[in-house]
Amino acid sequence: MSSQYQTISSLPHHVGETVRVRGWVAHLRSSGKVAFIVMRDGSGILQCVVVQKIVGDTGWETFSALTLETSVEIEGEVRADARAPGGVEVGVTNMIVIGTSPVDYPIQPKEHGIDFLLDHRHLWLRSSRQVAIARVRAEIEQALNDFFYERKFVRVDTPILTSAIGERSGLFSTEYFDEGNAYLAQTGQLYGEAAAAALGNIYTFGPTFRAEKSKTRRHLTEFWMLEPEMAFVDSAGNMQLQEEMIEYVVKRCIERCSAELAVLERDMPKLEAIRAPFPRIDYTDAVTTLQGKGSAVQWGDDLGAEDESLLVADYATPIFVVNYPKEAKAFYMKENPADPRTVLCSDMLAPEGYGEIIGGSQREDDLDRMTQRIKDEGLSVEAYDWYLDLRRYGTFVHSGFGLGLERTVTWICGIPHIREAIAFPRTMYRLRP
RNA sequence: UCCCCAGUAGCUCAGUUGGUUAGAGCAUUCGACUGUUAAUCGAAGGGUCGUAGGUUCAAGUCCUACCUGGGGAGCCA
Repeated sequence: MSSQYQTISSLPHHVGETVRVRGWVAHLRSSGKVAFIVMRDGSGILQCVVVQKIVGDTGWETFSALTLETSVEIEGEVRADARAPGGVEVGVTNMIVIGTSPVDYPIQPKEHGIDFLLDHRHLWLRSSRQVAIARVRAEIEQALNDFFYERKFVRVDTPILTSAIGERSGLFSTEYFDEGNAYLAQTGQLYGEAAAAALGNIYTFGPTFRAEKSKTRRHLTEFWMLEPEMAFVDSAGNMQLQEEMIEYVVKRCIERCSAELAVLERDMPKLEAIRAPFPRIDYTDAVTTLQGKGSAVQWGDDLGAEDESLLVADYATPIFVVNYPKEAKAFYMKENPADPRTVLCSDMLAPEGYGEIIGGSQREDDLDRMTQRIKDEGLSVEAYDWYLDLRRYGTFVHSGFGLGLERTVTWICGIPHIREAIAFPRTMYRLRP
C-alpha cells in the first residue's frame, strides 16, 4: 500500500500537514463560491472544503461536475474545525476525478423502502450504517476466533457438500456425479464430533444452509455458524464455555467498536450489563412460568418466539433454557439421567427479545441408545455408520453447540432484522445481488 | 404451507362517499448565494396508477384472478 495517501480515520493525527486522500463522494453542498464535499473511504467520513479562489477556475469546474459516488483523489491541508463532522476537515488545493458516476445513483440520503434497498444491496453496503454493521460483524468473528485460539481449540473446516446427514429440516440438493444427490450442509457438528475425538477441543466456522421457507426477521437460508465440540465435557461445562464466550465477544465490541455502535445508536448500558454467569432455567420450570404469564404452551412443546420473549423479559443478560423434552430436540442429544423424558441440552436466548442465538447439547455417547434413536427418527442406520463408529471405537462424553453468527450480530448491533447482518443475505425470495 | 399487509414520478408517500387535465417532498436540469451540516431560495422537466379481466355514464379509487414484495406462524442458529 502506498504511504503517500492517508485514510480518513488517520487524519486527526495529521493536522497541519498536506495530505492526499482517495475515496467516494458521499454528499455535496455548494454555497456560491465555497463548497463542501463529504467524502468516504471506508475508514470514515471527511468534509472537504473547496473554495473557488483557491482551486481556480479549472478546479472549480472539476468540482461542479462532481456527482454522488464519484471516486476522487483530493489533496489539501488538514485543519481542525469544530464545524466539521469528526472535528477535522481538509482545505482542498487539488482534486482528481478517478471514476465518474452518473447522476442516477439510486441510493439517496433519505429513507428508502426495504424492497428497494435489498434490490440495491451491492450499493446499499456503502452507507454508513451498513459499513458500521459490517465492521461489528468482522470484530465479532475475530473475537470468536481469538477466544478459541487462546483456549487452544483447533479450528477444523468441515464439508459443505455432504450426503444426507444432520437434522430434519430442509436440505438444498444438487446432483453429484454418480453418487446421486449431494446436500448443502446444515451443520458441521457430526464432522466436528469426529474431529473432537482426534484433537480434543475443536470448532468449525463456516456457512450453513437451510432450505426452510422461513419468512421472519430471524431467518436466512444461508448463514454462518460457529460450532465448538469438546471431548470429555458435559452439558454444564458446555454452558460455562458459552457464557464466557459471549461475555468475551460483547466486551470486545464495546472496546473496539464504540464508533460503529454509536452510528447504530446502540443502547450501550444494555451491552455493558452482559456478564457471566447467565441464569439456567429448566425447561419444565419455564413452561410453568410461561403458563403463569398467560402462554398456551404445554409441556412437550418447543418454545415459540413469543414464549422466548416472555421468558427473557425478566433478565438483563442472556439466559439458558435447559433440558427440553426429547421429542422437541434432535436425535443426537443425550438422555437426561435425572429425567429420561428430557435431554441434556441448552438454548441460549439473547436479551431484548432477540431470541435463540445458541443451541447446544451433550451428545449421546452410548452406541446402542444412539442406534435406537436413529431408528426411532426413521433415519437410515447405514447413512450414519461412520457417525456410530465414534461410539464404537472409544466412546467419550462430549458436548458442543452452534452459535448463529448473524443472530449474534443482529443482537449486538441492536438492529431490527437479520438480513442487515450479512453482506448479501439469502432469503426465500432473494438470490441476487 | 398457512394468516395479514402493500404495489401511484428515479425514491418516499398523499390522492375524500367513484366525478374536470394525477399531487407533494426528495432527487435531476437551469439560475442565485463565500461556512454548509439530509444547506437554503426561485424555475423547469418527469406518470401504461403492478398485470389481466369485470362492474359503471365515469375506476388510481369498487369486484375477481394473477404477479411481485413485505410482516408474522411453523422450523430452527
